[in-house]
Amino acid sequence: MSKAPPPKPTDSELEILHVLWQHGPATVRAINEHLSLRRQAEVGYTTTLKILQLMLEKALVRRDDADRSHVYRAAVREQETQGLLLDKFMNATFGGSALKLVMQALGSRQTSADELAQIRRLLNDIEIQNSTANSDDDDHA
Amino acid sequence: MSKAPPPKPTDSELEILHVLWQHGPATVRAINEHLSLRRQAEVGYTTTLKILQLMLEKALVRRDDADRSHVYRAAVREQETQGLLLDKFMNATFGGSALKLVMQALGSRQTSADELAQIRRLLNDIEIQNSTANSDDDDHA
DNA sequence: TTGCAACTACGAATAAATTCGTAGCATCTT
DNA sequence: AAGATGCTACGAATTTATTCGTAGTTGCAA
Repeated sequence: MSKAPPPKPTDSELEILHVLWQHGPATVRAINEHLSLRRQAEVGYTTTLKILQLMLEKALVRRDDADRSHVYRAAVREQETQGLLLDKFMNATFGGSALKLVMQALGSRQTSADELAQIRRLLNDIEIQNSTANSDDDDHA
Repeated sequence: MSKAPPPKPTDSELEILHVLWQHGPATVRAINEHLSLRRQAEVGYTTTLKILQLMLEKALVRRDDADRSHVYRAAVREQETQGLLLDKFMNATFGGSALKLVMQALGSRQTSADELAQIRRLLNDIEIQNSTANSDDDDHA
């Protein structure tokens, strides 16, 4: 009835998705070169090709094979994918507690004043949203 | 010269560490029972045993084998381990940006007012620390 | 003392992810 | 036209994580 939900990308697949998210659709060769830069070592061309073919089967990417050099592009959104991975990681590592995760991320780490300000703004937005979302129940006048 | 840094635990190993962190030192049998509860299925006793033996080699746990039933306990601290895993995850998924990670964790998720308040408190603490740390430079008057 | 129950050690099967070689085909160059 | 170049497809080797069976030992109970 419904199509399968997008599967969780592996580490290598995620790395390729980063390239695609950042640079847009690209050929295998271009992707392979970006990949070789990201890591400090040359990646075999056919390695990249193979991963892309697997990603195609998983529907993580789509491809345009009109030309001889096929062009691949991401088929999943960055935010959604990150959210998916974050959920899993949060459950495995922090018992599902977003609070613990955030505390750890901010606590034992050097965070700039600018970033802190942005997070503060986000907190404000969330609290506003929470209060207006509840207004139907407790503020209905 | 120096001892090896603590290696990154795998998913199963992390699950066992959670049990040990939460309940303290325990026998294989006890750990195995907790593990079988956490998942919804019975875990083979020797499976748990094997993982613990591997963890011992990796120095993720220590054991007291004075009695016939060996007693295992965590050899790595919860916070440090979480920090290690968080770093890796943050790099792989959010390009190393703590900001993006926190935004994603708080943004597309239901967070209680209480949790938001705790985070706000944490932000305050961090900013205080930052300003006192910098006071030699920019607060010298 | 004989046998059962519980425990450890270890080998091995399975599965998933990663890597790359080779083959085959098409396109360009000379 | 012939050969070099570049591309895709595919099989297979390797590595890592996970799982469990089996063997062997120890201690306790009848």
